[in-house]
Amino acid sequence: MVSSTAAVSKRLKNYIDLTEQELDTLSRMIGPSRMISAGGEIVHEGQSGHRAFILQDGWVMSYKLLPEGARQIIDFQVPGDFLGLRSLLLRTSDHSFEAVTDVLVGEVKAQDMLSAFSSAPRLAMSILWSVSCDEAMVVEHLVNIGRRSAIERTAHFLLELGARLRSIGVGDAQGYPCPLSQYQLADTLGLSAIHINRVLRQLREQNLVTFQKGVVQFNDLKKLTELAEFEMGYLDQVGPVLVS
Amino acid sequence: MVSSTAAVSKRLKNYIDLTEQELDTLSRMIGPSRMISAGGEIVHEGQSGHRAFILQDGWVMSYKLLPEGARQIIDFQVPGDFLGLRSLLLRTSDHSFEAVTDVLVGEVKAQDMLSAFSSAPRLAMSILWSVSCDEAMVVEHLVNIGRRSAIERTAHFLLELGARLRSIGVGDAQGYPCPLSQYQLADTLGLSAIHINRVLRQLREQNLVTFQKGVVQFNDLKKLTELAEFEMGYLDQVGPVLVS
DNA sequence: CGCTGAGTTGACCATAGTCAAGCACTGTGG
DNA sequence: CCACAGTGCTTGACTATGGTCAACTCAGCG
Repeated sequence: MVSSTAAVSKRLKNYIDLTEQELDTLSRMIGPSRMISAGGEIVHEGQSGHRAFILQDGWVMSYKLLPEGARQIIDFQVPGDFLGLRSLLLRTSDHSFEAVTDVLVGEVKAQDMLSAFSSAPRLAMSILWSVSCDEAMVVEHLVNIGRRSAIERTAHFLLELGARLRSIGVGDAQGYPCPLSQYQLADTLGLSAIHINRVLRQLREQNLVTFQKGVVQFNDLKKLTELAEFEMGYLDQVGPVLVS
Repeated sequence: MVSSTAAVSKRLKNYIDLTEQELDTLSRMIGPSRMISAGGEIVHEGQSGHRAFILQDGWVMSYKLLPEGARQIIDFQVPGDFLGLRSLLLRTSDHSFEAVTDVLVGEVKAQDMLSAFSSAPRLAMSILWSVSCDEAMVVEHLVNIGRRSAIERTAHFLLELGARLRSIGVGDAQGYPCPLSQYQLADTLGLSAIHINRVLRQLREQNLVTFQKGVVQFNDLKKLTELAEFEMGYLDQVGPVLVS
């Protein structure tokens, strides 16, 4: 059984090592956990009200739908990530959140977060850092879709996901478990599902990565990284300047 | 001659009507203006240090370069926009800023902004709102590139730009001045410059928009909006919840 | 045992990229 | 004043990347 803060604290520790007391403040900030089953909607079109969530277990995606029915997935959230935090701090573009797998989320009320922030500023800092990484990832996603070919895009995406998961202790240089369907991959990368399938085959046949049956397996990490021009600088950045 | 706050205050007034005193605080927050000529670099790869800029006159673009030399333009800034504010608050993905036209910027030191914030919280709120809009635009940009065809993308972009400019009092339903080259348009929309040229011709021949000689002219705003599925909801949103 | 949904594959088509050439305008130096 | 180089725009011809349609497999499930 996972403690409600296990994933988050692991994630935040990538930025600064929080004290016992700060971790305690963190866990008191999180309200009761709620279970949502795969496919369930968590937030519809950004209407989250005055609360955010911490994802404790499972995968979530944020996406936008176009009038015609096309879907663009903005980002995936993995355990330890915040949901709707940006929309609480900043109010972002209205997008929806949906559970990709069965999911466990802890609710955070704006009020509770504010008081946690004033009693533990280093905690506030590390959470801001986490938001900051999300930001950077959206920009990188834009670059990925705008200026890379289908095969480079896909490679880049699988590598980025791997790096994120490793930061919360999931998977290793060999690979990681990945519950995404090819349709979701397609809507993330701005491609058709059919083409994603072809691209995955190519990657497999060139012995770079294998993504099958819910597992991503790196066959040649070095060549894959070169193909994707992957640089993970934007994932572990130096954190907010203003607050330090 | 433009006062140093003319554009910014016009922009912020779209969110709340600032008082004389708040406008005064705003103008004292802004340091000496600096002139940068077209093509000049303003911030290189996010290394802005502890300061941001307010764009008083001219156009700026933020972009990322890929190792191979490809360029993805993330966003354009027009008068009244902040430069590097997000990277000061949050530290975003490392991208560079370059002047598109000759440009006038006012420097803002982190320290000065903080004290302005504490003496005028409503000002802080409206600036956060402005950051929030930038956010929303990056997400919308992602959707645009990921899920729309070349012609829809281009139409959407020209409409968005028009809406932004109108909010600072530039242009009208007929059109607006636009100093962007077709190369810049291409790198914004994830297309080749040559294809952008073809798309612009199509839009012109179908009597939807004309973009020539630095002027965008809407020929049929209604049909263009339909083609692009343009909804400007994300541009004038309700603003930060937390602070209100 | 027949659904359903995800994944595969092939054939064909269309959108967008590449290459190449030429035009118009501007600013510079002879 | 003219020749020029440079830059941005334009067009055509050809190519290729990725989309669409259709059919089939396979696993899970009532």
